[in-house]
Amino acid sequence: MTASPAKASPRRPKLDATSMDEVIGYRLRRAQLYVFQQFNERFAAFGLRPSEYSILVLIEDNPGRTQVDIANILGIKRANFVALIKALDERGLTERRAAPSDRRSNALYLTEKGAAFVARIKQTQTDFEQHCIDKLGGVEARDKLMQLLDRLTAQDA
Amino acid sequence: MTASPAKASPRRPKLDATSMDEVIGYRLRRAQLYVFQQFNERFAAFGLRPSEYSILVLIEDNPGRTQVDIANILGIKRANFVALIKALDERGLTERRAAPSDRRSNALYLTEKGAAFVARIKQTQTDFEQHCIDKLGGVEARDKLMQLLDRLTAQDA
DNA sequence: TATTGTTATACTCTATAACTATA
DNA sequence: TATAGTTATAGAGTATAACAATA
Repeated sequence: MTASPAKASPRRPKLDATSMDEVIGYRLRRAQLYVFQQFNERFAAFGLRPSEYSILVLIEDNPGRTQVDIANILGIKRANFVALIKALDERGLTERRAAPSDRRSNALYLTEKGAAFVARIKQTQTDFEQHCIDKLGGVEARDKLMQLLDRLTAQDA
Repeated sequence: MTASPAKASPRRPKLDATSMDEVIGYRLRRAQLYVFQQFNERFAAFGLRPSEYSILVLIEDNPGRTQVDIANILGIKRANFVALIKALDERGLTERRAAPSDRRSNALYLTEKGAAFVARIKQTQTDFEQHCIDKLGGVEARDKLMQLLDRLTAQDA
């Protein structure tokens, strides 16, 4: 409830933003910021940012993979990944074990505590995802959105 | 052409990223980053970032509006807007005139040089937008994407 | 030679507090 | 008192270079 029909002379008439509203990239950015903001609100109680959520989930599904493996698939530089995984380690959620096959790399695992934590945050994420699906108009609309995003990010011919 | 059928034992099997690929927010972020990256490549010759493009276009369509007006609609804090508009001023593209009605604020305008510049960058943007539309599969697909993004960012009930 | 993890560093973007001049 | 523009500052996120250990 923000817009009332006749505000007492706001003396600030609405801007014409149609030129930007028609720009796909701009609209994508606004939508992404809005969704991340809602994610952050729901995950504030866990003290978890989107990047940390994705790291934990990927380690759960791919235990024993190296830091570069996880960093690369998320588009994070390995140099910047160090502080992220270190923080998760210090919270007792993840473990870096020396990999026997290649002693340069660290094999990443969830701790017992980490696995229990991931179970909780995945439930919160499932709830949030359902909220987004409802706003979109159902799973078919969600699938359509995913398809369009796929086409947009397909490598150019 | 990246994936060949049988690479010589890459010894780095693909990660399972399905858990993240099903997350709307994650996919939105990847798509937005990809589109912005392409925007940056096309606008590198102009020395123009996305925020600067949007500021110039909004001033063109809304001459005489204040810094807070333009900053607010773009979701930029007025404190951070200062350096942005100052840089555009110093490039001779925009002007900040003291507003006679309210001497606290600056009325923003394009210079003659700025107007000519905007005409050029809008053409580049139109070309890029058409490229995106083609990848999506046509204007109907584009409209569908916009509709879905609208629903996603609609205020919650 | 090339790669992994790491540190250091820099640059952008974003957020807050506080100041001034106006209203 | 509240707002517009401004400065300073701090925090994220991201990018590159370089090093030691290992391949």
